[in-house]
Amino acid sequence: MSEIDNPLNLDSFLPYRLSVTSNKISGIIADTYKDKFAISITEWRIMAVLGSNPGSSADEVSAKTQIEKSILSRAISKLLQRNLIEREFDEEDRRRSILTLSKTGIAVYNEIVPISYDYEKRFLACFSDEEQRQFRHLLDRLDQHADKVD
Amino acid sequence: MSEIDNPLNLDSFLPYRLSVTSNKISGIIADTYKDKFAISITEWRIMAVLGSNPGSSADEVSAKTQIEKSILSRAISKLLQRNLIEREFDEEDRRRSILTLSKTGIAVYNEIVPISYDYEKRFLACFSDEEQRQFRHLLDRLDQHADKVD
DNA sequence: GTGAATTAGTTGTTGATGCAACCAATATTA
DNA sequence: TAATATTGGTTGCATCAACAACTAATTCAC
Repeated sequence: MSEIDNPLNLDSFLPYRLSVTSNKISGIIADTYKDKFAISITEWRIMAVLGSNPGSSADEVSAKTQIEKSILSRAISKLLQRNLIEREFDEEDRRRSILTLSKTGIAVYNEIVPISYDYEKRFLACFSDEEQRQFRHLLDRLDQHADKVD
Repeated sequence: MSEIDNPLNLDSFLPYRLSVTSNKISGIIADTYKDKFAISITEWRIMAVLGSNPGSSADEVSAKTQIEKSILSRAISKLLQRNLIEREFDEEDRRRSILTLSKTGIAVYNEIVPISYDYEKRFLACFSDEEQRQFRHLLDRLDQHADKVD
């Protein structure tokens, strides 16, 4: 007959748990970015990369953030329209864009950074310092290892 | 002048790292479900819940999986069309649906479960048993705590 | 019991996502 | 140097997710 062989327990299935927790946390932060700055997580990630790596090309941002290039292209258009970033093109290689935060972008960046760190701190408040280290360490290992699976 | 005050390091920003790793893992699994069974992660999660909780209503599935009810409604339609699940309505309360895996659904379920567990095992292969326990424990704590933030 | 409120589920709409096709600039090869 | 391949970026299109408005069944308040 058609019987279930071996049930799957979603509640303890790690990929699922990771996804639910990650989405919960990202969702809370995304709501704040959206409410206060009318900016999406994707847009913020681009700005965050440009904050520490001014002059990056779209491709470099894509490599750093894992944002797919078409999504990136559209997000960059939006950020340009809103004057949060500026774009030039490399004289040596005129395909390559050179992206930087604009003056307004830097101002917004300076507002968002402390809010982000504050969220991180609040989320991690459930851990001791040692547990935080452990969690980060394990997550790093998992992340690196995941690239080798399948 | 417009200077960056305090840069944000995305690479060590936990919500970001969690999201990247989680998406990486979910993406790999999603590709397999899609290629082999033409089923999305959302659809699979519904089937997974019905596997261990036959007779659940859409609302109960939504509560268990965090899937928003409109998305759930459309996913259920698809699963019905493909004869992977069956639906009746409660005689006592005719709004309430009663969802179960169909015979075909059970067969597919029985195929997917071992594949899922195998993926979980492969992802977790970078951890010792003790580290696995730790990671699960910390993730559980973080998840519960996240509900209290903001 | 009638009307308001709640609950279960569906549908409309809008915006985000992801793949593939595409264009233009540069690099490679013959 | 002409033909081809590669690279950086954009656009088209099909799909998916999220929110709000809606319908129908049930419950609550009076």
